[in-house]
Amino acid sequence: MKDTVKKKRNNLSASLEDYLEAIFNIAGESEVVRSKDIAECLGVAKPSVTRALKILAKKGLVNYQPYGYVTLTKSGIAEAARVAKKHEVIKSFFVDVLGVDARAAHDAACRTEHALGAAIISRLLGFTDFVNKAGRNGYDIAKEFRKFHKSRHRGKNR
Amino acid sequence: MKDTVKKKRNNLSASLEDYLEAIFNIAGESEVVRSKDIAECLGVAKPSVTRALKILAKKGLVNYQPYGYVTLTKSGIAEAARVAKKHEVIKSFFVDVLGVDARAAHDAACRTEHALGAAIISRLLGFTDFVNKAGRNGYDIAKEFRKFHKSRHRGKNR
DNA sequence: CATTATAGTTAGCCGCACCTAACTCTGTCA
DNA sequence: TGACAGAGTTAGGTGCGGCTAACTATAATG
Repeated sequence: MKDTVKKKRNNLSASLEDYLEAIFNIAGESEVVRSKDIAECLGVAKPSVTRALKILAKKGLVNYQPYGYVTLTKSGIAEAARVAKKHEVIKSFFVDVLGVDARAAHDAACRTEHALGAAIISRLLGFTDFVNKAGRNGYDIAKEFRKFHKSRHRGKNR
Repeated sequence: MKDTVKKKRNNLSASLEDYLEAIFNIAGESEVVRSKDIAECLGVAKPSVTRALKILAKKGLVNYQPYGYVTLTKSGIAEAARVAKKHEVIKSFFVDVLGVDARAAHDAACRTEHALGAAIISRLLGFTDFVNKAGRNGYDIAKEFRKFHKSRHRGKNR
């Protein structure tokens, strides 16, 4: 059985995943990660960040000590990358396949990334790749869909 | 500007949307809707249902009086149908396009349906229709994707 | 080196959404 | 018709994840 070799699940809440992802993103841009940056990035007050950091530290995902900079642990990086990847996969699908504008796609991805498991994400990634690849083989699925969608909208309004 | 004619938003939490959807689904099967049915359907305890019903009643979405059967108001039906439709659109996409099995698709749809707005849902519905239609025009996108996905998986494991 | 602005923390409150325990109502059946 | 099972409610507790107010630590500046 698969369950006999079940991996230790971190079981993060959506909110904690958001904090982890924010730290990951900031770290990729700004050399150091400050509590304040996280708060701004997520639009929450500073005490919320402090509490989240303590919890993430207890779970071994961030290196945290009071008044210090924040860094991700090895497993924190892995976990954050996993979440960020989901975000990216979902957003790409919305943009490249559905033709949603980048801003709306980003927002929707933020809300959706915590709800989809690895299996569906893998298929979604595969599908987006497939669509992009198919475009290079003559039949451009995304382009054809855009036509389809537009004509359907016209039909609706008249 | 669009905002000048902004509609009154009900602004239901994900949880309340779940209650509403459950009532809608039960009503479509069982003549009368009992508090207990809702509790079983959602896997929550009965007091949770009582509280949710009071809130939904205050919002004018259900007709509720203590110890009575539950019915949806007109706007409750509209709102519930909207949520149920989202669920259906998402699930269909997972099943018909991505080839996910029905059970997993249902579960994922439950978690995703509160996160996607009308615009993306509309595009997703359109896309699923497009894929289904394209199958009848010679190039079966879903089928081709399944091949693509399988071969990619083979490549991964060896 | 003292001052002061700013970053970070602590303490404590609130709302949401779940729960259990215990009570009340209702409909059935002997 | 009265007792009882089961449905529904009330009361009150919990955890999460926000918040503000007030305190403390750090770092920059004269």
